[in-house]
Amino acid sequence: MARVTRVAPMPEPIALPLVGAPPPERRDAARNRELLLDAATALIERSGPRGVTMDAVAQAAGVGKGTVFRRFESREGLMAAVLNHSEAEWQLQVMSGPPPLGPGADPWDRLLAFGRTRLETTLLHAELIREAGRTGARAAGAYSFTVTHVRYLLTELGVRGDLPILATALLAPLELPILDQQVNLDGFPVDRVHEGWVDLARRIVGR
Amino acid sequence: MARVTRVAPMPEPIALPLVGAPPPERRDAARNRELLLDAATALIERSGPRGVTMDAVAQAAGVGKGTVFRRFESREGLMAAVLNHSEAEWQLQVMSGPPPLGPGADPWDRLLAFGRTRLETTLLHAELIREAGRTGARAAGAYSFTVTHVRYLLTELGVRGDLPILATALLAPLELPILDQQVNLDGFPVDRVHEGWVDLARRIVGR
DNA sequence: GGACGAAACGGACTGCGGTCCGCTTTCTAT
DNA sequence: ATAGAAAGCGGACCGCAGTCCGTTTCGTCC
Repeated sequence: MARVTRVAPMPEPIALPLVGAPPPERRDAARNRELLLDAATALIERSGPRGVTMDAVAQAAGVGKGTVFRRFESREGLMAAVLNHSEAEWQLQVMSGPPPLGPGADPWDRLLAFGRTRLETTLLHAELIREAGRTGARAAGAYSFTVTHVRYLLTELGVRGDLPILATALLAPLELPILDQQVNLDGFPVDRVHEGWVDLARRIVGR
Repeated sequence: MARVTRVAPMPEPIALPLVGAPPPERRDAARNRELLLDAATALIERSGPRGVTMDAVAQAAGVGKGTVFRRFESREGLMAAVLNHSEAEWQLQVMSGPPPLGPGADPWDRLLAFGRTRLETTLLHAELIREAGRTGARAAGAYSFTVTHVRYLLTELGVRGDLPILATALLAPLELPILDQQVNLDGFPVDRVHEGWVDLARRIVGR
């Protein structure tokens, strides 16, 4: 897989250590993280998140079990890592993809596109989010990203009030537990839930 | 404890079986459920929900472990049962306590009282709700009760739209995961969160 | 290249949630 | 009162998440 004819090898980019940054990962550690993430993703694809054990992931990655826990803290942590990876693309679409989801469109249209896709994404990754528990859905990355984005859109729309709180309120009905209840237990069609959310957005934004 | 002089024993109330109702519990089963619930409550009080094991509950109740699972399905089920018991009094206040929480006050005032007390209750039982997982917070009883009540208040307030969905949207920010994030991770003061909720209610109701 | 300290590794081990099945208690019909 | 069936009971047992610590690997400094 490596190129055979390498005439003038590119100098490796040197990672200048940022002051205050945590020390970089050792090479074996990094390699194992990759191996584990891949193994976990594959196993999850095959048997669903619930059917995957930590032992299985360790074995599939050709690594000891202790290593899995060292890298990911817990089962939830591992699931959260996989989840993050799955949602990275969506986040990219929001930040720099084509409108109306990405930048360039009217903020209201962006908000609607955001809500629609967020709802779909959450439902799509439902099992994984469930397995990732607290660590996942509202962990550092994913959650604060959505709040920040919605807060920004609300600002653009000229909404007055406590925006961090309002943004959270607008996002809350899109969280898995609520959607789960409405769609899977109450049996509401997804479209109806979505229309309800748009109505909510209208009332909050004041249109 | 029992009265010693019992002259004319009260006739036991006879439980006439309602048609279509599930068969009544056997006496030993009922006794054990009570024992287990009491034991669990006591242990939780002492060590917090996270520190309580099923074995410990079984032992404290003087009962086999299998019995615990027979009665409550799972650890989450047991926690949910304890939680329900804890919240029963609050539900009673809502349904038939003094205004403004109970009936008799203006619906808007009732809604505000509902939100405030709901927020407090959720925060108060946070650990238990967490341990009760899916089974607990949004289990049959507690959750649908709140939705029904809020939907009723919204009706009284003349709100138009898809009320079941709107009610859910109004309740979502009062769910533990969201409150947890705001209060314990973001560090927002409870009062601020509460004011945010009132603002949300205002926008939904249209005041 | 060698040597040394730090970080990472691996897998045996522990504790807990949940299941299973042979035995006991309760209920009902006679 | 008794017998038979159904429901309940208990605790040994299993699988999996998470820990611990002796061993190995990595990076660095001479």
